[in-house]
Amino acid sequence: MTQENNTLATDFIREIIEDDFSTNKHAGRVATRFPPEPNGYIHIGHAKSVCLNFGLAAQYSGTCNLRMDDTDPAGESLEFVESIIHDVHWLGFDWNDRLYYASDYFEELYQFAVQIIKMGKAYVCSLNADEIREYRGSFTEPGRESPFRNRSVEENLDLFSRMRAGEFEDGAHVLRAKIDIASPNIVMRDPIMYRIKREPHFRTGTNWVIYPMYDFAHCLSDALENISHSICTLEFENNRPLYDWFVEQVITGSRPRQIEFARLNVSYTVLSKRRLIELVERNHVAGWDDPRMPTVAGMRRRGYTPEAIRNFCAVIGVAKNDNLVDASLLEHCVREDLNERAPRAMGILMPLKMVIDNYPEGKVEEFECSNHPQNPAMGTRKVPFSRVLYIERDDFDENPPKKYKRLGPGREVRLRNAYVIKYQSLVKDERTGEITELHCTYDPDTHSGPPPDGRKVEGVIHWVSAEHAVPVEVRLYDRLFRIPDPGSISENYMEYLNPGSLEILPVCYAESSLKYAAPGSRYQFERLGYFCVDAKDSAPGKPVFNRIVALRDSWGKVAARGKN
RNA sequence: UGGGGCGUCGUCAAGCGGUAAGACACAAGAUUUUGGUUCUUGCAUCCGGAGGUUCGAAUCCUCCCGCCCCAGCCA
Repeated sequence: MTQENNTLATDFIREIIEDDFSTNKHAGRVATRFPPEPNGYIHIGHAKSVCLNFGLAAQYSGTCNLRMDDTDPAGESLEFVESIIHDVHWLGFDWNDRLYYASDYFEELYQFAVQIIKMGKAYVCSLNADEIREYRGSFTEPGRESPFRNRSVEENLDLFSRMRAGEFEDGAHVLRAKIDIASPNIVMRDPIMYRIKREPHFRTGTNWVIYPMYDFAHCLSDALENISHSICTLEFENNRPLYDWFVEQVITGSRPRQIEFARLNVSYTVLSKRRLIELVERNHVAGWDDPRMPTVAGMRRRGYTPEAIRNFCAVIGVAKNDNLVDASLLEHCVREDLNERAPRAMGILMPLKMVIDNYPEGKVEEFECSNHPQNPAMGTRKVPFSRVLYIERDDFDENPPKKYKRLGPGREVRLRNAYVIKYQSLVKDERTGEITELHCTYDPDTHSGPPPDGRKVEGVIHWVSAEHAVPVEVRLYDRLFRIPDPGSISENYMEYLNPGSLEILPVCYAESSLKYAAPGSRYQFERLGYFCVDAKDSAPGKPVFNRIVALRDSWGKVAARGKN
């Protein structure tokens, strides 16, 4: 533990922990846990929690467990467990041998329940679901006591063991805590501890037909694991008295403390598990790892790095304010990381053929190009140059707007890493009017410096040698939704999906060095953005590139302004 | 409506009675063989509102307003 860590609380949770150190509350121990339910893939919101919990443990020389909160077999599966394990590891965190499952505590939890029944503080209630809801009252009226509330301990014990034994139909009985049916906090109105549910569990199979509820299982799982600080999101604030109630019944000595923070929201996407499931199941995306998804798997496939995601989680902070973090902040973190680590390369997204009329036919030069202009240690690569090239369609304009620095009639422009060229003529498709070919001449004295005669050449455009280029597919991604806060819309939020969130460009050209680029590797295509070799759909020699994020584009802003 | 929580720049977020950090975004400029990077500069006389306490309040008190969460045998 470093000194700064002891003196620099950066958020209210760290303040609490450091406070606890000063009073020696948990014997100076920090034990946290990340407790996902394995019924979906984890997303950027979970990543915030993962970074918080594991980060706290690392900072204060404590431990963080990974615990599957698998108390409701419906929807839970091994696939999700495996994805969570993979994703948390990928994010850069390790729990050593402390991978736990709430389902491993089922027997202990059952015994705790028996204990609470014996204390006269839990009872088997035989009201049906509708009746329980009615009896619970509402915000304005207190609940009414269940007619089964005063069953004897013996009867409760008998009924509860028969619930476990499978003697009753689903829903016939539940075990309830006897707390306060009139409490102003609805959570405390004799909450349900166990329900009968004949659903096979992916780990315990058919061993159990009763399953503990979250409020009962979660706090006691924390206690069994000796968690000191149980960090969860704000919506569980109402449940904290119940958390404490259960723990007090059965645990003596040091008890875990629940602390709530605000869950993350990011603009132009949704982060609730229910909605992500809908996106997947209704095929609005190609799966949990669709690069447009805010899931860890999606971001990984898109090309985001764990470092970028971790940095984002650090930068957004931890507080209790409802929030909607700008998607541009995430993008900034991704660019910031990739700018340093991604080797540069050239690729053409919208090809336009260009012939250098005065360049000898059949001649090929190989230019030594820097892989990173600010970091020579990243080395160089050879890029072939020849008479016929492809350039970006956007880099030529027959009627250039003001401030346009690219190619146009009568103009000169620098070919990145190569010569200065001058426009000569163009060829159009007579039927469509589309420009099909450009003719230019090059200045042989300009490869490694400005024109010797002192002419100023302002623009620089990228290119690729037609003969040597690798044809590639490129996938462009945009925000999933058209509106900043789709999460706030309760109904028909799918109407706000961005129809242009995926654009596939089947015919693009990458420089030859990229032909066998490793799946998952990331490059900056100069002047365009960062791209990642798709790990699923690429084949050797035939890479598919995902655009991770575009470069900042100050010209795009100027150009857009010009149109208005 | 009963209970719980939250309101500081467009967005996150510091601030803990001594006179509004930082980041993103945005804007302007410099450097540049990426309109990228980097650098410089600007960007809340004001902290949901109104009163009060104090020499002094975003920070303490009172009232008011707004937003979020809770009435699953989900988590």
